[in-house]
Amino acid sequence: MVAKPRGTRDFLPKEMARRLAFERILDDVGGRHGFFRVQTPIFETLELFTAKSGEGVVGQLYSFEDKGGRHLTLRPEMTAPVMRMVAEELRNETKPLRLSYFGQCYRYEEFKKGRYREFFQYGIEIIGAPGPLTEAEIVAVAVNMLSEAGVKNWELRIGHVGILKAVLGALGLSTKASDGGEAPMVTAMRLIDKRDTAGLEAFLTSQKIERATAQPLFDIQGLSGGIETLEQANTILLSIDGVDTTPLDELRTTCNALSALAQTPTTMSIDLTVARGLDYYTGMVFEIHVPELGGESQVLGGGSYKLMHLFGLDDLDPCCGFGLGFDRVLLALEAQAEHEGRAEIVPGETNSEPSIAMIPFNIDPQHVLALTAGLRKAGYRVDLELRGRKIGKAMSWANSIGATHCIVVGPQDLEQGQVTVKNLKTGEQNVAEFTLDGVRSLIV
RNA sequence: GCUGUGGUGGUGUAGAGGUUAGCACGAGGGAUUGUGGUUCCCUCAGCCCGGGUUCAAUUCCCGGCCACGGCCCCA
Repeated sequence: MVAKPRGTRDFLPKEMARRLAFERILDDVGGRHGFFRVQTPIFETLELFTAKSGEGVVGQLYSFEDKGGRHLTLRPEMTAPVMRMVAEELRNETKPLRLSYFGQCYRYEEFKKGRYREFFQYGIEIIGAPGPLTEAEIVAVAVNMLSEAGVKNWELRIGHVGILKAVLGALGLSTKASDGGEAPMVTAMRLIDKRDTAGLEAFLTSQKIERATAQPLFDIQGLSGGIETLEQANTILLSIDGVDTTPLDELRTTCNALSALAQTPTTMSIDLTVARGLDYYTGMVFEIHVPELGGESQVLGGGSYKLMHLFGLDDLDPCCGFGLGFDRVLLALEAQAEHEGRAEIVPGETNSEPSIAMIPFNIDPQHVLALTAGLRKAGYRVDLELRGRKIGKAMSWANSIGATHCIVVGPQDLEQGQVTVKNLKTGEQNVAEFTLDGVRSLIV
């Protein structure tokens, strides 16, 4: 038998109901924050991603050449495609744009718990309104989405890459690369992100920066805690000559706005060393983790970034957004539901509406089709018995598909112009007139 | 990229160098030709792939594939 490719998954009806319920919640929360869903192709021109993330990403892409020799790839993420779409088709829309998206992404890497070759990402972006208030809006949506989905015990880490950059700049590190290598500031940021203190010290020495001069940098790096951390950082910054405190002020504004826009997160920590890997982040950056997930605990991450310049739209930068790991949030919800003995994993995943099993018994099924169609048009879920089972098996079938009611129409019913309606929950059974209204009177 | 564990019907499992490979759930049918969620009977369906050791391998060994973990990485 041919099996599904490595790193992919099938979603059976029960799991799909859960996923759809989750997607509905995300869309609902996003909608209430003014976001509109968009959709982009599952494959894109390879260059879109190499332009964003460098040639190095190719190794992790499902890239291919089409029959016309075009270099394409399955999308590994959706921010770049959305930016492309804005540049291509939404230039003249009223700004800012509030866009949301959901779909499959593909990365060629070993798959693990919460990490698949085909995975699902939900995300939002605000384009054309840089600043702390936009950043607060973005984080607020993220917080509200997780809250409404019922996720518990998550941790928000929020920072601002501008703060470290200001410190590094004051220390004299350049953002410009010399002799074709990496810019000194980028190198320093990378070492800080990796928490490689020894490497950072060695690097600073190589840049002829004395340990004492660099002390404030290490002080900043060592900070952690809640909102009060911002004031500690402020004190440190003021001890440095010529440092720009604007980023810190912005982050303070963002945090204050956030506290009004969303319920206080379970755990919120200020972490000024969150650099989120790539250098296109320019302002606030944040990550949300759920510790229950173990090694792959991050469920959401984002921040302010500059990418529109890749499409010649510098004036729209920076934008702000986040990507949510759809599969990981579900894993977290499943783990937490099991821990709490909760049956419903995603709110609203189980349908409590009436569901009718229509059983034509020993008659030509043609007789019940109009009634079936009428009930469906009236909004009921109606499952028609298609195998001509005998009555006992038919009841058993109705029961096992989870019907709340069954309608039996046999020869006697036909003669009397009636239908037999049985409530499968209570066992109560009545006859009704063989009409839409007759049936509806018996189905609550 | 490194590394650990495992692979028996559709699912979950038992088992042994030579077995009619057992059990449970499931699905289909019957007991019951107008009543389900209980019971009884029957049927369906399995040792991941390749190589090696052996008289004999589903069982032991090696490789592959697949699955589940832990690091590294992660737009």
